[in-house]
Amino acid sequence: MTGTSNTQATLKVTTDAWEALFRAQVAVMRQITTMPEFAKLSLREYDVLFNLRHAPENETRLVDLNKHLLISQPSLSRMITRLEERGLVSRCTDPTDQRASRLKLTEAGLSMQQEIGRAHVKQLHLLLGEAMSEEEFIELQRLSTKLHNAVE
Amino acid sequence: MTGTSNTQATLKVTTDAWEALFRAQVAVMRQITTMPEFAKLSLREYDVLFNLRHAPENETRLVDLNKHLLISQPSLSRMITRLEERGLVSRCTDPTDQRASRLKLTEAGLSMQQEIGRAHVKQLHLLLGEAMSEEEFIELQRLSTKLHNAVE
DNA sequence: TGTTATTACATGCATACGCATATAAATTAG
DNA sequence: CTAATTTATATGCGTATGCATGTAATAACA
Repeated sequence: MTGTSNTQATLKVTTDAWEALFRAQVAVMRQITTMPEFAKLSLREYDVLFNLRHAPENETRLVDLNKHLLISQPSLSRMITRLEERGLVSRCTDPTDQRASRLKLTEAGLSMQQEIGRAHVKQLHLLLGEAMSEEEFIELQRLSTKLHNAVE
Repeated sequence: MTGTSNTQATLKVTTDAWEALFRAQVAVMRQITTMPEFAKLSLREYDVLFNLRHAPENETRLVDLNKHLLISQPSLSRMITRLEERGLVSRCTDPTDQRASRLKLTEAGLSMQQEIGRAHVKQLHLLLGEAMSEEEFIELQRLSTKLHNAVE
């Protein structure tokens, strides 16, 4: 059909899908960041709390957390200092590796994440709930996850 | 089936799809930004050139360009100043509205965008080409676009 | 075991960012 | 037609960011 016989999707199809996904992400994020809840915490800070929330026992090493974010390691290090000062995250040396910092959501941090998370979800639902059918959302999730797994 | 009878997808399905899309975007972007091509231009700067490239006659007003980005208007204004100094973008007052700036890709800006864009596409294909079938990529693009249109 | 390499995190420094606000042009109201 | 309002962009200022590098602990090697 395409003239090539390997198993790769064509350049164009791959790129078009990525650009569409990227543009959708920007558009939705633009809407979400207008929410009053994000006055309390920047998007990047929320993302840190979100990732900690989904780590086993709400705890990770700094370097592992960093792998899920777009910011640099030094930026994350300083952001954690600020979140620590605000009582949202605690930092302690890993007993099994004296180099490493173990980060953990505090009670306050957990509450904050849940509060913003709920508002976030509500807003998303309002914004997107009628955009597509239930089946389409499920398919979008499946394909996004597949893409994600491919690059990890 | 769900107990509700409206046309909205459930909270969970909507949110799960969004989170999967968001995480996929972060993961792919993390890979892309390691490319040597992004030493020349930050991701945000590339995004500006990309958007100008896709505007009619490679030209837009600052405020319209800003609508497609996550950065603030003042940040964009200063970024354009820097891109102008590097000869990649030109800025002139809109003759039909003396308040507005019309931005345009220069020849150098166009070349730069194309050069990085090509490397970008190549890397994406390498990274994602085998992740999914052609049909799945097309479906991912369709669903992402649908989501995008819903929030615009 | 002593030496080198690697890994984890922090810090100095220049720059980019966002918020609040200023300026100036266009639009609307009276 | 003037005054008030809105829209488009720019600027001051404090803060966050990234890059290069420093420090210290672990791992690899000879």
